[in-house]
Amino acid sequence: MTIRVLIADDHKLFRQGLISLMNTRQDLVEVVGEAESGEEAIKLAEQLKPDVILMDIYMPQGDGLQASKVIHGRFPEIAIVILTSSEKDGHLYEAVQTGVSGYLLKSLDAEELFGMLEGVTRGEAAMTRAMATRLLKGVANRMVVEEKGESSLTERELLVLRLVASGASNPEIAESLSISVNTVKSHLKNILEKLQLDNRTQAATYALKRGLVSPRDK
Amino acid sequence: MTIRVLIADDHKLFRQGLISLMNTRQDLVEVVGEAESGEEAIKLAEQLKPDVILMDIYMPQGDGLQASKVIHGRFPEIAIVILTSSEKDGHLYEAVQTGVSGYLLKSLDAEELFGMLEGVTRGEAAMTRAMATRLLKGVANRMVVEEKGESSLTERELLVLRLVASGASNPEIAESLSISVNTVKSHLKNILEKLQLDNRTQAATYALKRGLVSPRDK
DNA sequence: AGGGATATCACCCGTTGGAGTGAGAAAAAA
DNA sequence: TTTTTTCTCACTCCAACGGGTGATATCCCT
Repeated sequence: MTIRVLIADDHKLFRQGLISLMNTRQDLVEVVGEAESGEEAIKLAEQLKPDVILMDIYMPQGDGLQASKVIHGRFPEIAIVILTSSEKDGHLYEAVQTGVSGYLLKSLDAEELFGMLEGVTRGEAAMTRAMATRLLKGVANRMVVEEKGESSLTERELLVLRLVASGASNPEIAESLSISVNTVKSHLKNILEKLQLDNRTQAATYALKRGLVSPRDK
Repeated sequence: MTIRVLIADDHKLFRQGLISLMNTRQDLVEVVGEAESGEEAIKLAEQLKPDVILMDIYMPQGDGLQASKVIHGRFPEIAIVILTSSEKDGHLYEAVQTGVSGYLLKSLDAEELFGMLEGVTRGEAAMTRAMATRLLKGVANRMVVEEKGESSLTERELLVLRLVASGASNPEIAESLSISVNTVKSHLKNILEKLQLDNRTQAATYALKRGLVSPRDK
């Protein structure tokens, strides 16, 4: 019985490369479809019912995480493995929460990929050690966060976060709060650490999505 | 007849300074109240019905622009003058759209401020030449934008904007779109110019507020 | 009295961001 | 067929950002 795989990635070349790679192990896997966007991935997942979906994050028309959430909600039996390119992207936590079965880097070796695919169909999680380590740290952090109730951000940090979300730079925030830029950076550093984010832009969208800030409509 | 002024600024010292300044011209102006937040400003505007509100932008609990919108909606007879500190902040366009009567810098001279206040009560706009110039350029730009239908952003720019809103860095965007970092910067520069924004964080919140991106809930 | 969390700030350092300028190629519109 | 728009990229330059480390003072809690 071969593993039926759906590939979702907007890079045609990457898809083709993967397919030819898969074809070298036709005893093990079979590529049953390709999607160029998140939306297409959802559609094909429904039509093809693959065993595994290899999903990129950045895609036009519905990114991979959103698509993963939808697919996992409707077809929990389909294993979704995120295949991303950047080593340090802050989507790991978001991804595991959407119910994906794995989170791998494109720098992965072909043999490792096959091994992961086998494991995934047996219900194991697909993840490199480095990712797992990051995840554990993150989870530990989150637990601290949650048991503290709400966001665990201090008042001061919330103030800084709101200003970040308003598009203010660190010097502007410093002036607004009458503190030094160093202190602003210190607060922001703690915010990013607590929320497991990579940069101020993610912090801003985080704040908006959670209504920590007044989304001045329009 | 003196001009009744409400001061809304979270910096107590600044408020007090302004008040003592105002008291030197009791023949002209009278400070009838102080607010430390946007919410308080709305409340006091209703209670006191001042002639003019001097409003800061960055404030905890409801920023000045939001408060301005509410107040202008309910009491259009009250003139609102934004008093901000940073020379180059991208809220100018947002501010004028909320119906404020003026947009001044805190670096303003006291005599100029009094002059502006007199003008405002006569229905004139309060604005420095520099601000007016920036505004005109912006309006000209906006008109180009609007007659082009929708956002005037090109496809490529929209793609970049979505990635920016997802919290991706320029190198990450470059890799995702298979173009150079220089090109990403070029696109982003054009985006910021077209939308009259200052930085990528503002671009991200812009995208979120307008639903250009899938706000992955949560 | 001691421990932990908070808020403040300094210094270093490498990377990123954004402004400015210029320019070429291809596609679309005039 | 010109002209304009779009997309691409290079190069410089400086400010801003973010990581890391460490320090001090305050306050709260036990």
